[in-house]
Amino acid sequence: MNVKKIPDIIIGRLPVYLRALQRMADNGAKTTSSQELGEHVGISAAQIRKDISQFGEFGKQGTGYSIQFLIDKLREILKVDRVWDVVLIGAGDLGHALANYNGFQNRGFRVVAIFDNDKNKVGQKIGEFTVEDTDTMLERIKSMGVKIAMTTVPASAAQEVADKLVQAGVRAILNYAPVSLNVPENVKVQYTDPSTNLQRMTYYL
Amino acid sequence: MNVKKIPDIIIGRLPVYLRALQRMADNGAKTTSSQELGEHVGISAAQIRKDISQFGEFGKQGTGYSIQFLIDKLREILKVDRVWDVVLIGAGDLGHALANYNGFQNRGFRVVAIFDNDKNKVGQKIGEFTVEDTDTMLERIKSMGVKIAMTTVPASAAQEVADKLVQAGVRAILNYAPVSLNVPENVKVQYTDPSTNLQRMTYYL
DNA sequence: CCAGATTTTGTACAATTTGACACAAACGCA
DNA sequence: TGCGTTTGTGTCAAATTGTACAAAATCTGG
Repeated sequence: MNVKKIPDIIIGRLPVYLRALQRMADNGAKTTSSQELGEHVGISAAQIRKDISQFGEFGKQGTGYSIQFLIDKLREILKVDRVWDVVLIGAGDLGHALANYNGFQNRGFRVVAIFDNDKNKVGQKIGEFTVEDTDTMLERIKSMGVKIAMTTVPASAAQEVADKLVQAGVRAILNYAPVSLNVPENVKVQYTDPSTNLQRMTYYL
Repeated sequence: MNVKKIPDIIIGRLPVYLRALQRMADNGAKTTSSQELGEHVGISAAQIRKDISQFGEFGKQGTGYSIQFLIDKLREILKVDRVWDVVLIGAGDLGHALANYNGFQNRGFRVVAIFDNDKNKVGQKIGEFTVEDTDTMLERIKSMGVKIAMTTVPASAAQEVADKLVQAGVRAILNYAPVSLNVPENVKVQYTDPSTNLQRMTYYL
């Protein structure tokens, strides 16, 4: 047993580190320290060192971390050292925004299909994609072997869509609808609905 | 001292409870239990009881919680028993999606203005809004007294925009750009970038 | 209408998880 | 070589979650 169980909370911070490191690399930096990285992401240096050290000794005393090396390691750990196919359900405004989003490039993701149940939208072009019918979704996802989905459907349809996605073999759902989804334990869901996020802040105003 | 310091992590769960409760209310339910609510949101019943009891004794043994009463209380606690004005910076696809989003209604928020620095977009209509120039943003926000902003600008512009928002008196920022923002301690930021959210899940695939 | 069974809350206490602190060891540099 | 920097980690403190149960309310069956 070489690998101990890594807490979710640490995994959740890694993408933040990765994002900051990639930004540093874009700016031409070669090395950084836990101190500097911490200032960028608003997390204590000690915490960052401990998080990273869960996976190996990637730094060097006196010098810090090689940015490129750490990026490579984090991408490997998070399994984004490859490109994941992602399907998008819901061709509304938000669906359009995600379809055209260029931030997936170089971050390990690629949208491969868009579905909607509105017959008026089916067949429409969004960028290079043609909106497909949700009736054919299950088969299409299965045959493509896609494991990741993003849902931008109305709250009322979200659970039904999620059920279908799970049935099709999807294992990770990024849910933009304002509802909690009921899924099996081996399926991960991330929620990201604007109202909920705003409500997390108003308490402090 | 009647009110003890409530941990952030509890505050973060309240909007989730609220969302589920509002959904139950829409479906005509009158009461619920910590058990039932927990099943809906995927959190243990004990945890929910403990969270809620931080603010008072809102339930009744043997019966559970009155849904409407709990909604009212949570809205009050989260300060969404009113309507907050929100400004939107960035009139791209995502900006359009948020401007047209109807999930803010009944959740305590209302978009009141949209800004962009692209002179081609300034003056454009988005729904009932006219895109305004970021040059006039600082004054406009100040005069309207807006405290909440959503940013859908490119990563490269996000920090600069955030600085201006802080200067204009904004105290809460929902940031869709894939960068960590550096803001004073009294300003809250919530991050919500698709790639980062997806990367939080790939580890488990 | 009532007594016992059932439900469900709120909380005391225990266990676990998470974060802060401190420092020896390693490295670079002058 | 000696000094300043920075990592990785052991130890401790704090925060968070889980468990269990008394008390309160409702329900049920006669």
